[in-house]
Amino acid sequence: MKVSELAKGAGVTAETVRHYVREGLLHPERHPDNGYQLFAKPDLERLRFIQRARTLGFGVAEIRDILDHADHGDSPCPMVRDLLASRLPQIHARIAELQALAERMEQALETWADMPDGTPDGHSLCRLIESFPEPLQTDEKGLADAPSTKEKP
Amino acid sequence: MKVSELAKGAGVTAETVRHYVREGLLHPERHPDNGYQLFAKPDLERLRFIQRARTLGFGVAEIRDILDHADHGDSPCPMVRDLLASRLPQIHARIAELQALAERMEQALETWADMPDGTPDGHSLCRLIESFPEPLQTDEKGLADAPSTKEKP
DNA sequence: CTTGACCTTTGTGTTACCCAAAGGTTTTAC
DNA sequence: GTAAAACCTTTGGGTAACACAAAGGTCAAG
Repeated sequence: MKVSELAKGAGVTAETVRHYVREGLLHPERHPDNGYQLFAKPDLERLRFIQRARTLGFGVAEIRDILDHADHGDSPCPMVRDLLASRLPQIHARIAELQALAERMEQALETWADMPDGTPDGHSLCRLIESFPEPLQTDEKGLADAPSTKEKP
Repeated sequence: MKVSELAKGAGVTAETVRHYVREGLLHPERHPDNGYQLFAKPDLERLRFIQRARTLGFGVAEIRDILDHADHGDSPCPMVRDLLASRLPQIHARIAELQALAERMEQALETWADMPDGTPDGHSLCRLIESFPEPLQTDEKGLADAPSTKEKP
């Protein structure tokens, strides 16, 4: 199989496959004549394994570790249990953050429903935003969210 | 005020202030002798404004637009309403994704509670993960989550 | 034999910062 | 008075998981 054939087999893009190769999750052979990457059936299973691990929240580097252990005959299962168990509370924390964000946004829209816009006057930049409480001095790392306006053209 | 003084005043790091300057959210003067950045009282208000906007989920580029409008005497409030309203459903979608992820993780841990680890044997890499359903062929963009193991030393 | 489809590598962009290096400046201490 | 501490500057690299464009080689079909 060539790159895009493998990709189609698992429902991912060819770019994703190349990315995994670059990151050392897949180790294709090379066609001696043209340098094309050649994948075998086990690679398709492997890619599907990667997809399952991704949906469980594992990062690419972690999956590489898991695969490396398996390739050396070591059971990666204990690692897998630990990683999952330690990441779960972080996911819950992230959900709580986002819910708090959503509540702030909803409350803002509600509060603003009957507020006039107002023009910047040197004291006020945007009364809507300024009507909001200042963030408390916490040392938490802020929400690393992506305001993505990118769509599929 | 110098950079770190302004930063302390708003409870952020000096690096963050420099970042906002680079991105055009703050426009400090320069001390003619040594080239240091000089901020005035309005800049502190401005920085606090930025913080409020960040806790409402606005991105840095968006806040720059908001501030630019205000600096030109245009009320950014309509833009602010629109941005918030259009982003809110995305946040809810993200929360739903993460909740689904958390459920998969919890179900995995539960299912695995009484499964043996097993050694990789050429058919199986990690029975735990393989015991999971394959991700359906959706064209959704995957969870862009960060498996961050970075702590504060 | 030419087009078009697919392959290669390399480099850039995304988000909001953090951190290190190298070097100038100001403040503090002795 | 001066040396060290503390702070300033710019530049460049790192973070996660790909997407995308460019430049050029390869291959199957008409």
